[in-house]
Amino acid sequence: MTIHARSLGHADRFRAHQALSHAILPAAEAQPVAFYPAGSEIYAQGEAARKLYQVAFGCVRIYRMLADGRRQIAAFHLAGDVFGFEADGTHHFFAEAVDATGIHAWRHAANAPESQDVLQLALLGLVRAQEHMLVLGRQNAAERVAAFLVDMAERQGDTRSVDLPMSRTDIADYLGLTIETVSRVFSRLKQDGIIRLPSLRSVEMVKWSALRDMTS
Amino acid sequence: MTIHARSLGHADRFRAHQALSHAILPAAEAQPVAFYPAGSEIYAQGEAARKLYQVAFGCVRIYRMLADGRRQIAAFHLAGDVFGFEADGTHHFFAEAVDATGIHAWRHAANAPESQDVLQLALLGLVRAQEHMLVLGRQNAAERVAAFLVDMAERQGDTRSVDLPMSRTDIADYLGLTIETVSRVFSRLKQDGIIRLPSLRSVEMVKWSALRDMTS
DNA sequence: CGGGAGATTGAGCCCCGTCAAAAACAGTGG
DNA sequence: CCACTGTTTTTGACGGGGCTCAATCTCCCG
Repeated sequence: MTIHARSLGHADRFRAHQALSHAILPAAEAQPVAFYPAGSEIYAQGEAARKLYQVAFGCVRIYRMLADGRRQIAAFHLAGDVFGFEADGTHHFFAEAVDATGIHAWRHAANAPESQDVLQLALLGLVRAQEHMLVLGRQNAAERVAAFLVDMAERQGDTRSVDLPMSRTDIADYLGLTIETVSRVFSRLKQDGIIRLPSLRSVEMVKWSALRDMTS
Repeated sequence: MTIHARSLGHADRFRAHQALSHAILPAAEAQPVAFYPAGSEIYAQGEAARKLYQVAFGCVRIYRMLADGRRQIAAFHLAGDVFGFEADGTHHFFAEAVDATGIHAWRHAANAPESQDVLQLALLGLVRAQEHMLVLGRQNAAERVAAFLVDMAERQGDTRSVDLPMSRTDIADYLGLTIETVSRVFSRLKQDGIIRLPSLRSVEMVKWSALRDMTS
């Protein structure tokens, strides 16, 4: 078995996403920006889904919980990202502001002219989700953290440094690890001179290619 | 933090999916059924995506590989399931027939009348993908296998027995485990009287509720 | 400076992966 | 129907990566 072609890079997907986001921004910009303080709920699992959301600034986490408290964050949404569409009019996940976040929201008319764009965004989300499955199912702790940093960096358009709006706990719950393991990998990468940690929430990527290579 | 509402059960989602599938079946039925023998490729990662596919009979695996051969199956598609839509006209995954499989295929007109249905199917796929993240990121081996059996049973509409078109290797690559671990969990469930194994590819669920409870 | 939340580091253990062998199964041809 | 062969699955022994529990440290804000 041979891999017939390389996949789209994260950066490519980011550009595609940006283009799409901008395509539907005009409609969104007519809407006011609602402010959500860090940790506040945007919607809950089980709620009726009537709106589409677009992040103006800040960061949103989409997650789900098991009965005993285990949590899996399915996605982080950054400025420009659109989220909140549902097939059956019911939210299947929770959405919360990670930090101080501004959000455009508008009612989702089922057959609105922008539904083509919504389809594109949904399909992009599907690819993202399925790619994250590869990380969760088949990569070890170091590879997961590297994939996360690479993804965040490319989404922020800067391969030299990233700032992380989320806590170590959030990162762990996104990567299917514990906060201790995430912390240990960060320490290891720092010790190996691959990254530097100017502060808790920002990462300098000294050896970008080493990080990229870890993601296979 | 409290969970505000229970999610849609797998069975509910199955019915929703069936309804949607049937909605677009008329268009599909005008198309011939192409036959794919077990293991044959339907499309490859990197290929141009021009068609939509619907499983007539059999089973399809959607997967991706790491450079060193690790594989993650993102989804299994059974009779009625629609797959193959892509945001940017390029396949990001491989699709292969798991067993002898028949497939309807038709060109995907970007603004065809059925695009509303395609959006619904895409959104359903997104929910499925994100729910599978919870399994991959936060559940142990026994919980993963239980979740798999419950899901397959509900999709097949029979909570007393399931037949599995796929090998243990496929199951392992779907659940992010090794085939040895999958095999051990099957043996354990059998030993505990929760399931019986009339043959390699069929499972009788003696204690359905026990299985359901394991999935939390 | 003091208090508290979040992050780091350490020690020990367990689940699951790895390696290896045996068993069950599926074809194939006689 | 059975013997033969290759593949898939099962089972066992063992080791390691990541989780758990716990202590320490760092960074904020008063």
